[in-house]
Amino acid sequence: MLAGKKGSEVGKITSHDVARAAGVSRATVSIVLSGSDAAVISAETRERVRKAAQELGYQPNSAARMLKNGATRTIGLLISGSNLLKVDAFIPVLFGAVCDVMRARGYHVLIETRPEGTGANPYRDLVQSQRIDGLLILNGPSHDPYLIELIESGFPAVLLGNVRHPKSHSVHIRGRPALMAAVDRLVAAGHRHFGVVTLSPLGLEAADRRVQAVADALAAHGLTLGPQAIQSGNFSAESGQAAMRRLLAEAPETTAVFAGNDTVALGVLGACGEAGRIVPRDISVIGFDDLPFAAHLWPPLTTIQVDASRQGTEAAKMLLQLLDGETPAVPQIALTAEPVWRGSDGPAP
Amino acid sequence: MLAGKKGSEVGKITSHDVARAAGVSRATVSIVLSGSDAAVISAETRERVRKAAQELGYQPNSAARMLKNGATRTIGLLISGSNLLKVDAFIPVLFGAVCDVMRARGYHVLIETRPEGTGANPYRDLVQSQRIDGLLILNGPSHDPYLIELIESGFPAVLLGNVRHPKSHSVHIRGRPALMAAVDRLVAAGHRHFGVVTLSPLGLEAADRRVQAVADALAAHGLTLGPQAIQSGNFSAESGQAAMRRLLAEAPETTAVFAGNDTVALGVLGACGEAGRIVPRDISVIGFDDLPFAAHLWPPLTTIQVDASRQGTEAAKMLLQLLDGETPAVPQIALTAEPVWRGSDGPAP
DNA sequence: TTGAAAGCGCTACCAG
DNA sequence: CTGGTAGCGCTTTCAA
Repeated sequence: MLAGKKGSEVGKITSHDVARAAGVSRATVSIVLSGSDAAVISAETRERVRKAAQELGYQPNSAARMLKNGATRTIGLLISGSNLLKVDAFIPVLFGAVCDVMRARGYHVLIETRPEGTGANPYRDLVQSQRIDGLLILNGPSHDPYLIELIESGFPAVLLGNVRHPKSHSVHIRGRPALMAAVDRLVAAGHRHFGVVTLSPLGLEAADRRVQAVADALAAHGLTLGPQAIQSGNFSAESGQAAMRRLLAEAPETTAVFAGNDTVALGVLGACGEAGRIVPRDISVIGFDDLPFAAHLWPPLTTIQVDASRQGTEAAKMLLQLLDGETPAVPQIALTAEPVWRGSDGPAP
Repeated sequence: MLAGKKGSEVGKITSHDVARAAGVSRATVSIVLSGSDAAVISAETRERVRKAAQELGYQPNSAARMLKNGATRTIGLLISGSNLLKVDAFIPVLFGAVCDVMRARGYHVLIETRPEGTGANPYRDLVQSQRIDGLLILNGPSHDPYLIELIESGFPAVLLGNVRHPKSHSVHIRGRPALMAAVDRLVAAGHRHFGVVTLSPLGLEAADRRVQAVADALAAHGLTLGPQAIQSGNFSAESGQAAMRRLLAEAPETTAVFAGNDTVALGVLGACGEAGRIVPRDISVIGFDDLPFAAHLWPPLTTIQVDASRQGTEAAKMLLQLLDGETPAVPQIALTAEPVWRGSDGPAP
C-alpha cells in the first residue's frame, strides 16, 4: 500500500484535510461550513472551502461535534417492549410520522427500549450517557416511579398515549366521547349485550380508559358490562382471537363487541368467523385506531378513528419546542377521535 | 439557587466527580468501570469506585467515548421511505428483531431514511459523519449506483430482501420454491385461472421475483398469466383492494389469487367480499409473509410463511460479525419459505 | 498500584 | 479577515 491516503478510505477526512486543500485554517473551515458569522469571510474563500469539502466528501465527525456542542441532535424513541412493535401496526405509523418531523429539523432518531429488571433507574442511564437530547415515550407504564422522576427532572420528554402527570408534556387520544357515541348508536340499534376485548391486560392507562368509557356509556342506558363480557387482549390479533373465544363461550348472548384496537379486532373477527357468527348479521364488531387496513377488510371495519400520524407529528413538534427551550402553549394535547361507521356493525339480531 | 450542584441536575456527572467521590484519580475510575486490566487495582478500591459511580448515577459521556474510541456502538437501519413503514407490518417485525439482537450486544439502533433528491451521494454523508459503525439496508433500490459504491467501499453493511451484488452481504427470502409448490397444489385442486396482485409496482426486486415464480410454475402446467391477471399493489391493503377490483373487472374468470404480501391480501379479501365472491368457495387467496395476524383472520389466511424475525436476527448477527472484523461464513443468506395451508384456499369452483 | 498528561476532532475565542 | 490555542470528557500510556 502506498503511503498516501486512498480515495476510497472514506470516514477519515477531518476539517484539517479540508483546510489544507482549501489553503486556509481549520477555524475558517468551521466558520464557513457552519454558516457562523463569527468572522467576515470573503465570498471567494467561502466558495473555495465549500468546494474542497464537497470534493473530499467531508462531513464533520459527529462525536467531536456532540462533545463540543453538548448536544447530540438525536432524540430517543422509547418503546416499552419490542414485542409491542411486532404486533401492533399503530406504532409504526406513529413512528414514521415522528421520524419525518425530526429529520426535517435535522434530528436523528434512536430507538430505545426500557431496560428491564435492573434495580437501577432505567431512564437515568439513558439521560446521563448524554446520547440523546430528548425523549419520546410510548405507552410508558402509568405509575412507574422512575418515569415520574424523569418527568420531574425537567429533561425534555413527551409522553405518548398515557400518563397525565401534572408536569408532563404529552399527546394522547381522547377516545371517550367517540366510544360513548358509538355505544349510544348501538343501543339505539337494539343491542343490549355488549362485550369488550381489551387492548392489553389491566393496568395500561389507554386500555383501561377505553373499557371505562364503554362501561360508563352503557351505565347511562341502564346496561352493565359483566366480568365475563370483558376479556383481555394483548395488542395482537392472536390475543384478540383467544379473548373473543372466551367471550363467546362465557357470554354467548353478546351481540356487539368493542375491540381494544384494530389489530385485536382482526382476531375478534377471526373468532366470530370460526364460531359461525356472521358479522354484522349476528354480531357487531367495533375496532379502535382506524389503521390503514381497516377500511379495506371484509366487512370493512367500523372503528374509532384516531389520527396516528398526527399524534406522532404533534408529539415530535412539542419535543422540538422543548429542545429549543420554548414552552409549549398546550403542554398536554388531547386529540379527538370519531367513530367511522362502516360494515362490521349492524342492528341487533 | 445554592452554589452547589443540585442532586436532580442529572446529566452532568463526569468521571472527575466519581474520582473525587471515591478518592482516586480519573484514570482509575476509567479502568475500573471499563473492566480493563491495564492495571491491577485492589478489590477494595474497585468496590469503592463502583459504589461511588452507582450512587452518583454516573454514565460515561457517550460523545467523548465515541470520539476517543472511534466507534459509536450504533448501527443505522436504513428504510427506503417512511411511508413504507406506515403500511407494511412486515417491517416492524424485522425491526423488532434487529433491535433485540443489537441491544443484547450493547449496540444502539438509529433510524435513517435515504435522503432523496440531492445530487450528492446519500450514503457517503451517513458514513463520513461517523455517527454509525454499520448499516442495515432494507429494500434498497436494486440498481442504485450509490448503494453499489457503498457496498464496494467495504463499509459494514447488510442488505435485507434485495440486491445480490457479488460483494454484498445480504439476507433474503427465497420464496420461489414455496410459491411454485403452492401453484402446483392449486392447479391440482382444479384451478386454471390465476391472478397476481403484486407487492409493489414493477422494479422492486422482491416483488418481481414473486410474480416470476408464479408465472414460471404456471408455465410448467401449460398455463399463462395474462397482463390483466397481474395488477400492481403497493404494500398496503388499500392498494391490494384497488388492484383486486381491477383484476376482478378485467379477468373475472380468476379463481385463485396470489397477493404480494399479507397486508395486500387483506385488501384482496376486501375486494372479493364487496364483489360478493366468497373466499374460499368462489375464489382462493394466498398471501405472503405469514404476518402475526394471518392465522387469526376469517377465513384464516393461507400464505407463504417466512420468518421475519429470523430474517432480522440473521441480518443483525451478520452485521455484528462484520463489526467484529470477522468474515461471515455465508455472506448471502437465503431463508426458505413454506406454504401454510389454512382457510383461504380451496378447490376450484 | 496510582496520578499526570496527551490527544481524539471540533468550535469558539482571541490577538494579530 | 485569519491563525493559534484552549477545552469538551474520555481512555490509555508512561512515569512515579
